[in-house]
Amino acid sequence: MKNFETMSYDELLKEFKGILKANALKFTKQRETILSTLYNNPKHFTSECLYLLVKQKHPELNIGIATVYRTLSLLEENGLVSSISLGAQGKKFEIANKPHHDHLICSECGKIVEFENEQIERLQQQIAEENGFILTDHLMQLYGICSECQKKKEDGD
Amino acid sequence: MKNFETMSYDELLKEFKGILKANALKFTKQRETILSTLYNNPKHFTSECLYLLVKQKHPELNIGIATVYRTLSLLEENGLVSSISLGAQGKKFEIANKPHHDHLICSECGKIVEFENEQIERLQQQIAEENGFILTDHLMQLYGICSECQKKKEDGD
DNA sequence: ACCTTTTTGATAGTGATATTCATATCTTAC
DNA sequence: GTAAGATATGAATATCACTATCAAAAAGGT
Ligand SMILES: [Mn+2]
Ligand SMILES: [Mn+2]
Ligand SMILES: [Zn+2]
Ligand SMILES: [Zn+2]
Repeated sequence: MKNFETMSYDELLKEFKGILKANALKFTKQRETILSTLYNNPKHFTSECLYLLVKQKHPELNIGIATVYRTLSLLEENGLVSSISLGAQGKKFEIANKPHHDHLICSECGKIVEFENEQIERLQQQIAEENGFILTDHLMQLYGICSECQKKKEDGD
Repeated sequence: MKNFETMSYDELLKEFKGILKANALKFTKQRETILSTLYNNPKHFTSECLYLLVKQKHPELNIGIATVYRTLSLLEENGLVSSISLGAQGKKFEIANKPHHDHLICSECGKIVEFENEQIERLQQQIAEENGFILTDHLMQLYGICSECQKKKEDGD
C-alpha cells in the first residue's frame, strides 16, 4: 500500500487519476469534488455530512447521496481515505494524507483528538505475533471527557 | 461500575435481580434464560445467534428476537455483558464476568482471540491525560490472519 | 463527433435494530 | 392465593444507514 503522507492536493489528485485509469474508471466532477472537499476540510466526515457540504458548495452538480457512498468506498479501497467506526454515532471518513494515528473521542461533545504512539503500535505487533497472527490492521479508540466538557459539568453542578 | 470478574452464576443472578429491583423492572424467564445462556456458553454471540440458541434450547419460551435485543441492551447498560463492534460482521456480545481484555480477530475466518496488556492500558491512560481527557473507556481490536488461515492460503497457492 | 463504457441521481430494496400495541406475565398488597 | 396495577412480551411494523437497480447522462478513446 502506498503512503500518502503529507501529499499536496495536486499529488493526491494525480494519484487518484492513476488509480482510476488503472481500473478503467472515469474521472468525474463528482469524484473530484468529493476528494477536494475532503482535502480542504481535513476533519472527520459522516457520509451524510459530506453529502450536505458538497451539495451546498456545488449545487450545480446536484450530487446524489449514492454517489457520495460510492466514492467514499472507492477512495477507501484505494487508501486515499480512511474511516473510523464510532458504533452508535456512525462511521466517519478522513483523507489519508497524514501519518497513521488513532483517535481520542469525547463522549459528551464528540470532539476528536488524533494521536500516535509508537510504543503501542510495537506492542500490538508483538501481541499478534505471540498468537500466531499476521497483523494487518488495528482499531484503537479512547473514549473520555474532554477538558471543556469537564468544566461544563463542574459549572452545571 | 461494579466489577463482575470471576463471579459465579448465582452471584451474577443475584446481581441481576438487584439491578432489576432497583429499576422497578421484572424478573422474567426470558431475561434469566438469556443471562444463563450467555454464562454457560462463554463465547462471543451475535444477537441473532443467541436468539437461535435460546429458541432451540427453550422452545417453550417461544422467545422473540425483540426480547433478545431488549435484554442484551439492558444487560449491557448495567455492565453484565459487553459488546464488540466488528464493522461489517456485526456486533458481538459476551458475558462480563472475566477481567478486561481486548480482541485479536482473524479477518479470514472470524476467529477471536482475547488478550490483555497492562502496558498498553497504562499508555492509553497517559495519552488521555496528556490531552486533558478523563479516560472512561477504550476500544482496541487487532485484525490479522490467524495461523490456520495462513496455512490454508499457502496450500491454496 | 461518434461510439462504447462507465457513472450518475432517483428510487426501491436490504438487513439489523427499534418501536408499537394488544396480550401475557410479574409483583405487591391484601 | 388472589386481585390490581404494573411492566414485559411476541408479532408486526417502522426506522436507519447503506446498497442495488436502472434509464439517462457524461466520459474518453478513436
Ligand atoms: Mn483522524
Ligand atoms: Mn471477549
Ligand atoms: Zn467534550
Ligand atoms: Zn482465521
